[in-house]
Amino acid sequence: MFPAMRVKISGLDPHQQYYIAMDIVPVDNKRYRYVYHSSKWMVAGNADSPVPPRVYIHPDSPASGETWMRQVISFDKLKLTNNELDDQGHIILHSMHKYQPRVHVIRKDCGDDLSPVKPIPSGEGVKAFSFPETVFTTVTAYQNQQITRLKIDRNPFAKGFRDSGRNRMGLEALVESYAFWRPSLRTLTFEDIPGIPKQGNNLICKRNKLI
Amino acid sequence: MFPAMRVKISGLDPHQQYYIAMDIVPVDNKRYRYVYHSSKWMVAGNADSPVPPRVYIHPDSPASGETWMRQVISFDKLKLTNNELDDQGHIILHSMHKYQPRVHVIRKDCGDDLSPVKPIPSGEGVKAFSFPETVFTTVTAYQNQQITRLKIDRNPFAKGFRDSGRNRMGLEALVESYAFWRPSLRTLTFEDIPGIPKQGNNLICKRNKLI
DNA sequence: TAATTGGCACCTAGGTGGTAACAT
DNA sequence: ATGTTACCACCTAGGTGCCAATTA
Repeated sequence: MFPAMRVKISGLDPHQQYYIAMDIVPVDNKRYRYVYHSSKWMVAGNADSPVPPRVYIHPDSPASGETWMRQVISFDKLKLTNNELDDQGHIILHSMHKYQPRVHVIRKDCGDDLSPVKPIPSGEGVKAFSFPETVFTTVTAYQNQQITRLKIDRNPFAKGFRDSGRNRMGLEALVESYAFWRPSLRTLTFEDIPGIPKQGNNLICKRNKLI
Repeated sequence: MFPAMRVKISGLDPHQQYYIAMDIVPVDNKRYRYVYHSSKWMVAGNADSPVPPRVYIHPDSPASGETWMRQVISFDKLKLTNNELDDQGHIILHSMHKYQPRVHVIRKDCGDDLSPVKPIPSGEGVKAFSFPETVFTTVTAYQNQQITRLKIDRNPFAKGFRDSGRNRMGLEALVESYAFWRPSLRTLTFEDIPGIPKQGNNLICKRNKLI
């Protein structure tokens, strides 16, 4: 998933151990199609049947609150797939659906049975955070030239496809309109429910069998 | 350092947390030179003045005894240098000296002030293990064509220098004579002092400013 | 003379979008 | 007609020995 989700956390007990994890849940019960002439995603029927739920446990887990709060927490190793039989531990999603990533902060004593293939426990000592501006639509091929340009211009691994110099015009405005691309980080505060919903921006993810 | 040190550990308390670390200590107070016609390392004076001691803390630290015992513990990220002013946290050694790597198993409560630039604490809850067959001589350029061949034939990153096919004769015997290259792992048992000294084999390490 | 350094070509390992072929 | 896949060239990032130049 590019760009990767990145967060900062405050309000943890420095000496308490925590797991941090991410899962990705459907935004609604719909399947979408992209209408080129209006540049919009439109409902195209009901969602496909549910897929096995998966959890990405941040590889630094478990770690102390002090450790988590000292660094920017990046989920750049999280992988997506549309293969329901995946055995690589990747998060399984349907293509052409809308999804919401969620960050989970789990006190160690509540997360010792945490597993990539089991739902995240709930209750005291477990908090979930959703940032509405990170909602995205899954695809296997980009539907929109602006998204392709953003991907190419922002991802170091796509440098080989960059337009050298010309055609740069309009990029800044484009970045502005997709909130997730802004360099700012969201900050989670463990004791509060964060994030007054802002205007949702769709972020499109794709990769091969990975969506 | 190639080949990397790899160990298995048994006898830990599965539910206890441990740090695992490595340091590298001088074998003697001598400096060496390689005598080509006799294919031997000879004493060439007294050792250079001591360098700042450094510790490599295994990146999986701290972890439970269960975790440590389940896996082969590899030190393949450990780096050496001959630069006494190094600021990358590498282990500092003199070239043309003999060294002994040591593996340290440190109960978490005894290692919370562990640092790459501080000596390893000693006492109850800390055990050190040395394997005499891993003694090596530091160089900045190989002194011996057999060593060069071993390095090239065994290291995936040196594939570009391999002799395709011919000249393979004699490699197996060469591997045999350098104990450290054998695929076997040494097993540490936490409660025992391991390793009846075997015939020492010199393993030669080099890399640029890294020795 | 012997030891060391820095730049190089050559690898491993893996993350990109493009594109043609394939599937639905 | 649309969505998906497999393979490709092109990158990033970093670990090798080689070799010519430099240093002591």
